[in-house]
Amino acid sequence: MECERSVRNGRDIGGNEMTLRVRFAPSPTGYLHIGGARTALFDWLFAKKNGGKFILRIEDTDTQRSTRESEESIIKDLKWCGISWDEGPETEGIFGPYRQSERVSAGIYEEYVNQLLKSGAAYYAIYELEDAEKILKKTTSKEEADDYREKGHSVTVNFRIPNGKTVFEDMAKGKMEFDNSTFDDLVIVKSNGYPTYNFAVVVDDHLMKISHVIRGEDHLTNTPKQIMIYDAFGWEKPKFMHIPLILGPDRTPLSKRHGGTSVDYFRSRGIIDRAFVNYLALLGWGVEDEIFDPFEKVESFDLYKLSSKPAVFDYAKLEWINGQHMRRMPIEELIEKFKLWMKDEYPKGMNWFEDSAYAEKVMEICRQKVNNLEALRNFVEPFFVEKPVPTQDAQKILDSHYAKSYLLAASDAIEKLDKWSVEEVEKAIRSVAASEDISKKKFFQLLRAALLGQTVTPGLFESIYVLGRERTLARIQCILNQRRASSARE
RNA sequence: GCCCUCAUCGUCUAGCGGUCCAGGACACCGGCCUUUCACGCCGGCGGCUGGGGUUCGAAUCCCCAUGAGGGCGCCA
Repeated sequence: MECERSVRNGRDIGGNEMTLRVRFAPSPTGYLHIGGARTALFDWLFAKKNGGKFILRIEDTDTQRSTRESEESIIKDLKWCGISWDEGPETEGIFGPYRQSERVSAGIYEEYVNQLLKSGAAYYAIYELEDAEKILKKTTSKEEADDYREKGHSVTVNFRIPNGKTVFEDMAKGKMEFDNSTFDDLVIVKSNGYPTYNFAVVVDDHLMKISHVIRGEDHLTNTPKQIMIYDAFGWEKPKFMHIPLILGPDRTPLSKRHGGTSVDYFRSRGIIDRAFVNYLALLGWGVEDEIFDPFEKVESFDLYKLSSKPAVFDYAKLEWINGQHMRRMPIEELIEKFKLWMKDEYPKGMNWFEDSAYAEKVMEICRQKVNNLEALRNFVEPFFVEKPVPTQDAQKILDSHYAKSYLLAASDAIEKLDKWSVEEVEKAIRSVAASEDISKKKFFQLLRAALLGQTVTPGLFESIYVLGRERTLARIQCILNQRRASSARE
């Protein structure tokens, strides 16, 4: 592929050294959406693979909807994904500022607007007083426009769509051809003086020396408009690539109806960052081994292999991938991720990890059976609390007439054990079950309820082993005492 | 309405004219393991949107239809 070759060479047509520059340009009007995160990921991977730079630019020219909180949350989510930028807010760089609102204040767009006005590529559109939708007059005279403005008319600067066709090569779709007559003149400066999206992207991408614009397919038909602006200036154009959108299970655009759509939603539900980007990368990308860390696969990453059809977001598969990561990653790393998550979602459990050796053992046996941090927390919790609060099912078992004698027997066997290992615990517990008049299943469930307050737990013998003799005995004793207390009251 | 894009199992995909009566993964179903729930292992179900061409030969190339997605803002 032509464009790929020139990228690999890292030279422009004239043979000069050039750096590949890719940008992600979110507008801070909400949370970082899965689709945005995926685009950012691909932008990042593409830049890094080709030894280029990844730039973050905040497109906040919508003064009504842009908020600083939104920008901050987008930045936070991007960082959580593991995506960092070479230039952008916070890091800055020589092409800054990287917030369009600041570029407006700096007067960056003005001279370019004037240039188009002067060349006749753009004109002032003056609207009727009664109907601000209806153009009263077009003019290129600044004085005239100002006059009307003073009289209360709203005035915009519009770009005149030239005759002919606009053609460009999309890196994914190939040759794209648009008949210019299908477009209306477009507003490039709003009546409040702010540039519009289609205009601001062009001057910023040009000024920031962006070489590749890789973005969602929703921008495909914006591209010819932008190209016309590039041409009006006589600027060199970046390469364009449009990647398919993400849909919900019913093939409509992924929305809140389908469940969470924000990066933060998945974070808070207990999806691990690496698993999340793993899934995002996988969506539309065919690979041999599906479990990987995209950041470690930069070299083998190939944007050209990306599927060209919109992909349905599959929550179930994300969960599976997450579970795989949880089981495969070093336990210390899982613990780190888990603690980070707990800090936000369950701060009262932060003291669980004081005994780190114990915590590690607990996590090791629990991670085998769950696919997200939330479920892990439920599994792990009874190991750390002083006295687990029994679930309804567990309470029913503890209240049964047979509980006391069998608990006593179990306690007795555990007390007598001289070697503390999973095998020994298992042997002892099994022999009690065999000698007593109770089914294994019932007996094991009773122990689960007594020790962990739940009927669904990690392996029983492992659990007992990890809890340790003291804790095990104490917990059984505690249940026994409770029973005594309640029967005494009756 | 007009313009653009896309089209393989339920979902994500492999396939780029013969090696495909279409391969993998998730989900689903069944079995094994088994103390619960899972994990894990084994097996099964399941697809080339339709119609025309091109060709000795088409999932693969071309046309049309259909369907899906996007766009047509002083939103980005």
